[in-house]
Amino acid sequence: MNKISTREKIIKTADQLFYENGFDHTSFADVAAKVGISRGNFYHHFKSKDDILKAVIERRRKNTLDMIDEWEQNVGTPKGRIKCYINIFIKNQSLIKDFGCPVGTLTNEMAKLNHAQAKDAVAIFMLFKDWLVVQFERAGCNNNAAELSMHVLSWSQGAATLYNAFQDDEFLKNELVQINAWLDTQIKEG
Amino acid sequence: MNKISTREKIIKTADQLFYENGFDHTSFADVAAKVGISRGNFYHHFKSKDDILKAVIERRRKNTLDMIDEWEQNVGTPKGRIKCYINIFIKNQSLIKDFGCPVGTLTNEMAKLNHAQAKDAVAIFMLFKDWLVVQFERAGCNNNAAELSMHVLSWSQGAATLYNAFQDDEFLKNELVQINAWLDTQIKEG
DNA sequence: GTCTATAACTGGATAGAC
DNA sequence: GTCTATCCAGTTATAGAC
Repeated sequence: MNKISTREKIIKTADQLFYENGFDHTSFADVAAKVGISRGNFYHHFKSKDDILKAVIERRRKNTLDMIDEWEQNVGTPKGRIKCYINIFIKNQSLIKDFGCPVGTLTNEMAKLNHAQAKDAVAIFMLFKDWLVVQFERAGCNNNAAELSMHVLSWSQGAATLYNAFQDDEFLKNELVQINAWLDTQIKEG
Repeated sequence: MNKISTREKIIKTADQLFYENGFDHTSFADVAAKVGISRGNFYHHFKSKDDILKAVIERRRKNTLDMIDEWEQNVGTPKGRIKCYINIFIKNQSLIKDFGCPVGTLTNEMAKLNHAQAKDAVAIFMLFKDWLVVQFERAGCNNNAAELSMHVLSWSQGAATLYNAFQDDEFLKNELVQINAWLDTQIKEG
């Protein structure tokens, strides 16, 4: 019986609430109510709110690494793997429509709060970036792999922000078509 | 003597603090302290925090319209005016580095807070979008003016988000060069 | 010993009366 | 402009249940 521990439940719930309502705006009471435990009980599992944030970021980091790993194992070409990244925005479409990109919105909130863990949040972005660079290099784009990677990140981030603002399904669909088309001009084979 | 009224001072200060620290995280006391008035005095000018937000969004709306108006009057070609929009990101570079784009970050915060004024915040985005469509149409891009406009917004938004996260001056500089170069391929004259 | 619930403390928030 | 009421956040202390 692989029962999910209370600690894991707290992290998972906090992850969701931080994403949907913002870190600052999410209270212990909110998380506790959703998990179904008392507020005071929290401190048996976490020393402070920042401690939960740390665990949430670590969880997201791990999930990102697992996802990247899965692409590496199951998708044969660098271009195909980059398209997997782009497809996240389709897979998570309804969440992005309501709350934006979890990575970009957290890094910005950390920046505005001048939070000590801002850099840890940015590290998730960095995971994607470094991985994308490797893909572009494998695809033969050795001169400008970094620029191309940042462009993919930048474009998809902007699409997420505008989709969240305008709520226009056609727009997102079209943007992703455009990104894929652009990718085809950058990488011929695959 | 065109003395700035207390009300105007409150709005201006709230505008800045909402941008730099986030709307939710900014308290009455923060604004009051920065303006130099007592908290009680606040209620003479604003009934509630949402009331200030309303005034702040209206201020931003007006500032945006004024800026667009100025471009219309002083810049001769549609392409030149679109480049004025792109140049905002250079002009406000250091602020964007620290806090992101004021429009995109506010709309996202409103979305996460499920705030009643979310649509008013999005309206600022809409001002830029509608105006960009007119510019692209004037430049002869009648078939895809809407798509091109959204692409400019999307790309610049993404660049702002990543610049805020990575703090990489070279990246922002390069992205803006790329956007301008792309614009030159879309609009020949001007 | 591990987990949980209850209660209480402290500070800061909105709100409003005077 | 001061002063107070009320509420809710994060946190801590304590004591009980498994």
